[in-house]
Amino acid sequence: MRTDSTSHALTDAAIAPSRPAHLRRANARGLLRLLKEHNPCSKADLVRLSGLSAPTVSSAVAYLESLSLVENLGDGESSGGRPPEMLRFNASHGYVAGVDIGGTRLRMILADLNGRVVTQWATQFTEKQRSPKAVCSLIHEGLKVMCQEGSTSLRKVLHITAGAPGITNVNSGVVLSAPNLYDWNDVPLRSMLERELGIPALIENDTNLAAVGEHWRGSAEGVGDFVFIALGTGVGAGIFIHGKLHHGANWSAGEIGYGNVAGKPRQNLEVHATGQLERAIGGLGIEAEWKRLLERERRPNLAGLERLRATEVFDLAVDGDRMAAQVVQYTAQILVDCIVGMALTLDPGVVILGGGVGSHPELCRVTARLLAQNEFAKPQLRSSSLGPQAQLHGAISLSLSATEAQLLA
Amino acid sequence: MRTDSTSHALTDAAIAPSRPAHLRRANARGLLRLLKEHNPCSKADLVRLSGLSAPTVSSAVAYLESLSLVENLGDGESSGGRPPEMLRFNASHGYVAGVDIGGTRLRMILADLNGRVVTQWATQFTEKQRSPKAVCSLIHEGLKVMCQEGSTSLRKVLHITAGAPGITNVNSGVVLSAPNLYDWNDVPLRSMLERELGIPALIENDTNLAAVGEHWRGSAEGVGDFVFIALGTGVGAGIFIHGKLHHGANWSAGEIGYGNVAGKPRQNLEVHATGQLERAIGGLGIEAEWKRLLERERRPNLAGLERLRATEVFDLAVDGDRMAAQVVQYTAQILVDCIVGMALTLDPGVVILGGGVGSHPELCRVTARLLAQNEFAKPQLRSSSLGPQAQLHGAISLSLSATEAQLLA
DNA sequence: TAAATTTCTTAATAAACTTTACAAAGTTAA
DNA sequence: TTAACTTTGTAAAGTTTATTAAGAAATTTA
Repeated sequence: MRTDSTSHALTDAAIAPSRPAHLRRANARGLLRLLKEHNPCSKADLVRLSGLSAPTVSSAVAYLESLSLVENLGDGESSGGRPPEMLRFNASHGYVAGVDIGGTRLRMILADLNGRVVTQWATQFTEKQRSPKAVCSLIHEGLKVMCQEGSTSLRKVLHITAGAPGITNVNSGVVLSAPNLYDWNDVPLRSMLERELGIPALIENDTNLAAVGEHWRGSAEGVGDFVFIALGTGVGAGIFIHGKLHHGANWSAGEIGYGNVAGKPRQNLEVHATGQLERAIGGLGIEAEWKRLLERERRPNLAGLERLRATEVFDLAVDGDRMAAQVVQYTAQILVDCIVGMALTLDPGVVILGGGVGSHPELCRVTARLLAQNEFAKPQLRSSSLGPQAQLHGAISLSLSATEAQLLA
Repeated sequence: MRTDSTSHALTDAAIAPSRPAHLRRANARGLLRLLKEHNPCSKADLVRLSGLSAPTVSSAVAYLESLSLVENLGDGESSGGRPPEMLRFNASHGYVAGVDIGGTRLRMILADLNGRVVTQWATQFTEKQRSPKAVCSLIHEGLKVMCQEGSTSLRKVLHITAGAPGITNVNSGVVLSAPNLYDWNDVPLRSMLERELGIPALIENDTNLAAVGEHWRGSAEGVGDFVFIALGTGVGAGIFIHGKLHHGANWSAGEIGYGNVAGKPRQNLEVHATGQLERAIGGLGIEAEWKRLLERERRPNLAGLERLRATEVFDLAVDGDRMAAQVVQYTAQILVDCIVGMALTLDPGVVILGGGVGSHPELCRVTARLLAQNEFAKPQLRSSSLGPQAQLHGAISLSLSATEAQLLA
């Protein structure tokens, strides 16, 4: 029956603060959230918005000002009486950073606490820089450059989120496997970053980050249940359920690249093989289908037709090329099968197509047309609005959430 | 900027009670929860468990006793000092009921606030009783009978949950469509029940209820992410994510019966047709496959072999019948394809096979064997432990949660 | 210039929790 | 048998937080 005196079951509960002091913090948190949503506004506004009494709001705001989380902008415009003191969330109180570790390059972004982008930075990997350790120093370097460009200091960077193209255990901060990267396995990236940078860090799967980005300020704004499908070199999905990422029991939710493709023989799933769906409609798969058609019809290889990238084939389809249109049709049909399968399971309201190949307008158009032929299991199909920036914005979003929880803990 | 004075943005927030009075309620709720988990126990125990001070616990318990939610059992055993006053959650303070509206019969269950089953009741539908209105009166009748048998009164029944074999909008309380029932469409079942019984009600899809049941006191106890597959006349799934049911944007998450089956031609989804997966491995589909094999091998129709039900065919397979084993293999293979598809999307830790056909041990055995051939996307496969009772227990579970929230609102 | 309006603060009051002190009812051991 | 010790529970006093009520400050309106 005896429990550790520092851990209280009540306070651990979902909604069960137990002590008066908790009220103060909860109110401060709530007021800060309201201020962010109605930035800038006056104390009187906060009184109306929160339902709390004026003195309570006053003292909470004083507390937030003492933490430099809130600034007093001075008098605003009177509406027939004493002019209000306008308050603003101090977005420069700190900064957050996002990282996208890609197959060939590293991209980074720095944003203030409002999520406003301050600077970006990118670099190509050299052969030597591909080890986890080297990547960490490279990130350190990039962060320093961005801080300088943004006229701030590393000390003011409060959190960083890094995305990797592989299966990541967000809790332990370990990249479990990233074959499409440099075959990272069980890399404790979070702790490495935290040691290198001295900043709390978070790691995530890159497709999941893109989904977060689209949810935050992209095509899925305000949509709690959706699936983001990333179609590029690889094929994967980021799944949002009830406004939050769904990771699954082994951090591998959304690994749809291994799914079966209708018409192709069933196959057991092996760890070190490329998945069937990925082979079919990953970038290489699409290009292979294009070459197959070219050869079948013995078309002359004008202007290097044989070496076109997937998106270039799609562009040809827009220009009216019949054979390229067939490739689009082929891709869209397989994609629709995949979407229908997920829709029957999850019933998402929205499906977003993203990734280098997936966000091509022609593919979206044809996919939507095919999907509409069903009488149900047809979620709204949208194209990614953040494009290749989605991951970075998602990283910022996660860092902002983590910071928010941390600032008034 | 002006907001309605009765709605406070802060109090609507996830974790943001704002007033001292909220503390009282939150603490009372928390203490009641702790008492339920350590039933019976003393105030001193609650002090240790909650981390609250003794006077606070005393006054909260007094409050709970005044509501008759807690009983004082008198002195317990001393552990070297003044003997503790033992407290017990008063499970007879009220009761909750569950209903399963099936294709041919109505089943009901009555339980106390601890979830202990008091009585059950069931009846076959007659032709006339199939209208929503008639079903409601039948439920009323059943409830009265159960109250009598349980020596309680209808007034003490605090909540009821009803499950229907169709797509249900839990928020609005409307059965959107239940073709396998009596072609109910847009039936406002919840409000009908509430008017008929004078009790707050909840409605749900029956497969979802079964999933809740297995999660509460069945094969998925303690598992937050799992999929319950119901294989019977129909084929459907109940999906648990992060400890809660997942409904999807149109209340049709888990309607996997319409899924494609590998090797069969792709098909568009139509509302009034049976789904491809359901045609393949629903009860009728399995029986059809059995007949097909019988005919192909021109086997003499001994002992009415042609009229065997799916489960009877599976029984034959256990007895060593080669052809029946083929049917099991056929079913299991399609089931595995379906499970793998869901596993790649959701990565559930556990998949539970249930329903009249799905819970057959032989099917589970073969399915598990096939599933194990994959190197990943192989969730733990379990068989339903509540069997046909799963729905009813799930209904009780939902009613208990609803009641808990209601008792100390 | 006075009245009205809006914003914000100060002072008094109420609610809820905690600490401290102590009473009640047992066990243990000289 | 009795005194010391333990454990449980309550009462009183004090602390923290929020509220209401009153009023001060700064502006617009008449």
